Amino acid sequence: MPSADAEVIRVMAADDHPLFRGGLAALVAAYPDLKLVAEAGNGRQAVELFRVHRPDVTLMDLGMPMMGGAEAIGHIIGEFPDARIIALTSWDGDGDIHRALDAGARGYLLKDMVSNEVVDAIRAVHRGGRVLPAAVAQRLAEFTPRTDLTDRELEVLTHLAQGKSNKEIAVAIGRTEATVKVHVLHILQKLDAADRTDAVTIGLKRGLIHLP
Amino acid sequence: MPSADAEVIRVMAADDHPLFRGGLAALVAAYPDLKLVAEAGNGRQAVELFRVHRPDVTLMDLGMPMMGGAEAIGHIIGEFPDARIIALTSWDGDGDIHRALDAGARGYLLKDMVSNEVVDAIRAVHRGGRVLPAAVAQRLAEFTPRTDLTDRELEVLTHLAQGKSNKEIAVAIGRTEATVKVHVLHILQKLDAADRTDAVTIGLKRGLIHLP
DNA sequence: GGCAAAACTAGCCGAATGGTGTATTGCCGC
DNA sequence: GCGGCAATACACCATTCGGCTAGTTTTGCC
Repeated sequence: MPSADAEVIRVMAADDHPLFRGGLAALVAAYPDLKLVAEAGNGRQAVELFRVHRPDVTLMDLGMPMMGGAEAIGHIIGEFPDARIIALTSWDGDGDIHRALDAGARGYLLKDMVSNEVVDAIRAVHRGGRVLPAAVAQRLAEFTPRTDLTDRELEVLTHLAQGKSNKEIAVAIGRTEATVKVHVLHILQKLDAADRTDAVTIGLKRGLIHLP
Repeated sequence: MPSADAEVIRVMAADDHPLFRGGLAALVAAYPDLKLVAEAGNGRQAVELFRVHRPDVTLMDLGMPMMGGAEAIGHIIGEFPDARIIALTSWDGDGDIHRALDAGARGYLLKDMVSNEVVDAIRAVHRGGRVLPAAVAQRLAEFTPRTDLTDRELEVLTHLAQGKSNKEIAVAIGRTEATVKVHVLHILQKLDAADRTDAVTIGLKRGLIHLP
């Protein structure tokens, strides 16, 4: 593994927006200790290209088509536990951050950050550190203690977002309407929502669910 | 106006993501007939910089802080009716496209487009043309005939998105609950929504409203 | 001025929703 | 084993919501 202690950090960028990848490419090109070795347009491609290129640091956008960024991180970490991946996204709530970090991301950057911060993060993660900028940590702190919905509740929430009634949800998940009502009630309590509509918008704001 | 028939197209980029602006800058720099003369990080700044630099073509992201892209377009067109502006955003529904085009945008590009299409669009708009790529037009066609909510209905929909009950909305807008119920009913019918929750997610998907 | 659309008000009804209580089953950690 | 939690299920209640009809006022446009 000649790149382990080399002076050049080999970087991969995964984002579904070509122009944004271009921005990253231009950024990386401006620093002699960084080198962009691969670009992926979706999660599946990111996994494949990681196998081929084994980049030192990967910048991974969440919310890509085909395979989400968090899922792709999980796949890569599963194969290469030492992979150093930085999740990079606009603020879509604490849910996405938790998913990315739980999947094994070593850092989390927001897209509205300036070039300097991104480069520093790449170098820090390459040295083995973890990166969670103050701006992210602060926003993350707004949602402590972390409220986790169970898988079932998350499933019900996605159905809620589609405007289904309790009865329709019951049919969809093969359970009684009474059971669905309990799940909905728990969702409202956990998210501190006034009603089901509020629960859906809160879930969207916090990145627990996403619009199809 | 010496730039009217000049060979170099002076471009301004407005986007709240520095990295994305970097991508546009790198793109523009790669073509000798294009020159980036200004970068704005929000709508207000875009208006101010337009006054100073009078770019030939402006690439305007929607959904920026401080002042939205559509609003900024309206301001600029109000002062400079001949301004050539291309709205540039990820797909947030037909509502955003209509708002941008109604405000005076000459084109609408999606952020997942490749460099070539962006450059072609800049040149086409500079020549006085309008740009609406097939991919956009096709998605736009899914929502024909265009369904417009009245201002009042839009206002009610934003309150719905906050999880308010009809009674609370009535207090908020200073009307009777009975009136609110009628508005809600009209919203459901126009958006073909099953219930208020469905109406909110449809409104979000179509860009009629946005999460705060 | 006149017309049409939008906005507003009102009352009614059945269905859905939010909330509470109780209870059973299975799983995990201590 | 025991407690705790998730998931399931049922019963009951008051409130809200969706849907409808019918009417008046306001607004904008020709």
